[in-house]
Amino acid sequence: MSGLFKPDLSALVLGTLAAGPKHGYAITRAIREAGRGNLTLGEGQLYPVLHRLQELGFVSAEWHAQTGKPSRKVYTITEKGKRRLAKQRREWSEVSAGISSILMQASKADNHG
Amino acid sequence: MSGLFKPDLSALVLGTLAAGPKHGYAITRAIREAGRGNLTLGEGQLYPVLHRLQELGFVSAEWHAQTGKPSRKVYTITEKGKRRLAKQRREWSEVSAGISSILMQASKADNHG
DNA sequence: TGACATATATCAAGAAATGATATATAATCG
DNA sequence: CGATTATATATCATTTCTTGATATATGTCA
Repeated sequence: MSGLFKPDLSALVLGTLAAGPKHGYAITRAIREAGRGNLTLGEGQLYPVLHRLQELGFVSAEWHAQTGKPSRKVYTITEKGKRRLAKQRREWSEVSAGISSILMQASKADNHG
Repeated sequence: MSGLFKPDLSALVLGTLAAGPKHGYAITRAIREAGRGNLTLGEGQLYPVLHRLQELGFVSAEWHAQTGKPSRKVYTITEKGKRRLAKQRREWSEVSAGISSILMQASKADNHG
């Protein structure tokens, strides 16, 4: 994830998979499109995260063969993953509210002390 | 910054200083309070960021002596820092909208392909 | 022919986060 | 009286993460 604000990539992956199973490359595109240039990610970041999510049981994976093109590894969010996503959504609401309150506050008089 | 979602600490520091000059320890408290437990940060993170912001001319610093207590280094946001903050606010709006759209989307039917 | 899209994966190098440690004083608690 | 917490700045080792390149393999477009 490039840029100044870096959300946990695992949350974005789970959020993307909540809309339906996807392979890694499709996840990359989905995140880039939803971010409209503000959320970019490299493969060097995505695949390790995907493997860790699978290892922890938040997603399951299945190989889908294709003729003439490389095989796809299709990921599906698990029940455990959905619970984690729910938790991450709550956390996101709180964190983003906190960041907004700090970032969007108006300038006031001195108050150091 | 701990937790799953990690905003750029420099943006939070500049945002905090926009409300008035503060010393490092006060910045820490301000961010923790505004984050209501969701934004925590260690000193090992804050001071290097503060020094880099000063080096880059986004903040200026001045020592304030105290009797019986350690001296404070009071930071003030510069004009350059204000312009940077304005940019970071815009970026935050876009990034947070993108994250929200990914995270808060409802589950749909399969659409891998 | 070269570049780009599809598709997964690893790796080295650099950047950042975590948590501890150091230093120093005052107040609070048992 | 000893321990802990708050104030206050700063560094450091360890671990973790990001970046950008590399590897492999095919189809399409200019």
